[in-house]
Amino acid sequence: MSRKTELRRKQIIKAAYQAVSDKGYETVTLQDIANYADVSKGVPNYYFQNKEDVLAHLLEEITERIYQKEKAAVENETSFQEMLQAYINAVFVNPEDNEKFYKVYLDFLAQATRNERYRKINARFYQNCFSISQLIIMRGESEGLLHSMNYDDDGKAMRSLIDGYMIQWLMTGDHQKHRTYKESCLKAIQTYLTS
Amino acid sequence: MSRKTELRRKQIIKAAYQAVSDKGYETVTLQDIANYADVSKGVPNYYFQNKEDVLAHLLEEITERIYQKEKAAVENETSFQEMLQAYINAVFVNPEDNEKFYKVYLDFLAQATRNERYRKINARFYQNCFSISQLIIMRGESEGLLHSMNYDDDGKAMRSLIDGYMIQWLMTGDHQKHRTYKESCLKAIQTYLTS
Amino acid sequence: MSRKTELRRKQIIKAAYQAVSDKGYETVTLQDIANYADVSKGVPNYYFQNKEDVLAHLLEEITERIYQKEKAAVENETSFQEMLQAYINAVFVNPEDNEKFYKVYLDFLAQATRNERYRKINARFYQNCFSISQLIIMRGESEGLLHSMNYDDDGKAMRSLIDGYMIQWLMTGDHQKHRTYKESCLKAIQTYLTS
Amino acid sequence: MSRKTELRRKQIIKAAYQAVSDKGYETVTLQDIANYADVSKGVPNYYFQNKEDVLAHLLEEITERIYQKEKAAVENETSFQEMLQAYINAVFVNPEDNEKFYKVYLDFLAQATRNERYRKINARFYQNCFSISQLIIMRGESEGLLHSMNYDDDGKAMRSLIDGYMIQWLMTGDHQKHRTYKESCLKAIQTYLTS
DNA sequence: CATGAATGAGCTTTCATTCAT
DNA sequence: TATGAATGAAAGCTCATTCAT
Repeated sequence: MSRKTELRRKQIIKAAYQAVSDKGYETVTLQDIANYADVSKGVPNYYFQNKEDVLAHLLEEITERIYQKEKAAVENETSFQEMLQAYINAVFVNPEDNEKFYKVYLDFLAQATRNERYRKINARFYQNCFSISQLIIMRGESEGLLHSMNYDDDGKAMRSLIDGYMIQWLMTGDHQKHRTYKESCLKAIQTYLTS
Repeated sequence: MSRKTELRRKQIIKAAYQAVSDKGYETVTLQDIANYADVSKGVPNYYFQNKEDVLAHLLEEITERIYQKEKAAVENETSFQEMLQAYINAVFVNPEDNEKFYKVYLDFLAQATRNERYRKINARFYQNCFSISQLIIMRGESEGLLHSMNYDDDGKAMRSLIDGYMIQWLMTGDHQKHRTYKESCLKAIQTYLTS
Repeated sequence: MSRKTELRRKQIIKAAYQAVSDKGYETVTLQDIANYADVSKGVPNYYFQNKEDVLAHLLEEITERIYQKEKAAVENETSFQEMLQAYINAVFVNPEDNEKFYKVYLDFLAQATRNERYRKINARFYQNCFSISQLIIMRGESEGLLHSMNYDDDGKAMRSLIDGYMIQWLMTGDHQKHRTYKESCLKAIQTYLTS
Repeated sequence: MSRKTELRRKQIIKAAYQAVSDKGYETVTLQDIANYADVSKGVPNYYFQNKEDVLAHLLEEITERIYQKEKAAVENETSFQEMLQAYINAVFVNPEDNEKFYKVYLDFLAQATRNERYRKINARFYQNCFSISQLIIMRGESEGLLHSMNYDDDGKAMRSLIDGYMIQWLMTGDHQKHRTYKESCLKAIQTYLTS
């Protein structure tokens, strides 16, 4: 794939991200995506097989990017508490970005129940998230602050608390409450881990 | 509304439940719903204002029914442990029903980010779920097994763990794993509450 | 046809008149007509063959009634001037009634271009109108005020001036202008006849 | 708008003209229009906002074209009699064209009673027609053949006679009678003007 | 007689996709 | 490469008509 092609695809995926966030997975049209990307109607179909292909690449892109960011944030810290805080900071980054991401991510989760391709992409994302959790938990253990029975279970629990709190926050539709849900989520994870 | 009308509406909503579960919120057509209900194309439109109206009633119906079942299950028990177990039993009732419900529920959550009506229905559902959690927690407190700092926070955490585990299970696409996720979820809640 | 049937049909036609005036010939539904008549949806179909049959009877009814009224008004007078004035008074009776009638009548004229049945009903109406014109003109001749070359031509001209002015007035959408158009129409007819 | 787009729109409007004339304003479908234009179903919606938009452009187009033709015909003549005759020739051009135009025009008049947009287009058409009448009348005055009290009133009367005779002719459904109605109309206008 | 539930044809409109330019 | 005109499938919705009650 040429450099130019690469760029075009990125441009379209970025536009698709904004478009899906604004209009919703099923409601968004290729025309919308083209408009957001400031290209003509035919371009998305030229650089991707079809609409679903654009959206699958979007899901891959955003889950991978989120993972890289969170991983980097956590790896930058040394103590358990700092790592956990850094993780939560990276997850609950700010109301605007979180709303954008979780609107789209929820759309994809809903689709994934009936779409193998999306389910696979999400499975990889889950694995990546679990690996971050494990990093934090292992550090907590080495500091003697906690004792995990099962990294996998704890990863699932942490993922549940993060997704669950984020969805509940999203449903309030209130950006002001972002800080509160973030703090509650952190506290819940701490409570769970250091029991 | 006459008794017969009532029945017809129930029938259509039931058909819509199966149809949405099979095809997805946006993909399902009124024709699908009519087919599943074994009635003609015009009937859903006769008994409801439009497609969205059918689906909003579906969301109301399923969230209310789930709540009533879970509440009844919990109220039937006396000890904290039994109540919690009964709750989890009612939530993780069996792979088939859980898949059906959560496929549809996830669809609605995804829609709710852009639809006030759905968001309101979901807010009521959340409140109802929180009230069940509170019932269980208060019993745990009276038994001296735990000490809640904040019923609201604990309700959110329990909801997060339940939704989170259920979504993760759904994403495996594996009915066999239902039992494992159920047990993990129960353990996570216990860990969280009795810390 | 029984007395009751007769009444029901009148009731439906009256409702249809109002309904068509409000909604338009093609836009009006049998449900509308039933609503206006305060009967159930099935009634119009019970008393008439189908929708077109209702509307054809409506056209017959309103053209016949208008003719009878105008004829009576003219026959009540003795001089040419009084007869003409009475005719115009009966035609331009008031803004509300004229709007109602001409909205519906225009709808039927438009339909009549493609509907033999309506065209026939309108042909009878024209004949009736011409007979009124003839009555007036003959009186004018016997008073020595005018000299018709051809009753038929003059009838057509009078009909043209009445329909034309009425349509132009209707297009203004202004009830205030009713009086002006009425006077202009009268003057135009006088000018035409007494040339 | 590109030249090609312009042409396509003209093509669709022309097809719509024939289609409406054949089937009627409300009865005609976008499919009909597409068929008459020998394009696919989606094309009319591609070039116009919706069905009403197509039809409004049609009304604008045909009223403007008729006006331009009539104006040109009148301006080509020098004497009052010639101008009037040219006008009537341009109005009563031939049975086929007149039937086509007046079928459609009557449809629009009927719609206009409930549609502001159409009413405005027709109001402009009326103004244009009045301006032609004025041209003729002023010439008649300068030749000393007649004396108008009020250009506006005379314009309305001429319009009434033209529309009225045309409608009456249309209702006969008889192309043979076209010549007779044309002559009668001309005579009626002459009688009216030179009284 | 009267009701209104039910049917299904038929409409407008949207939009992914194709393809000539 | 890029465009956007064109296609036509498929959707939601309306409503005349039928008919069991």
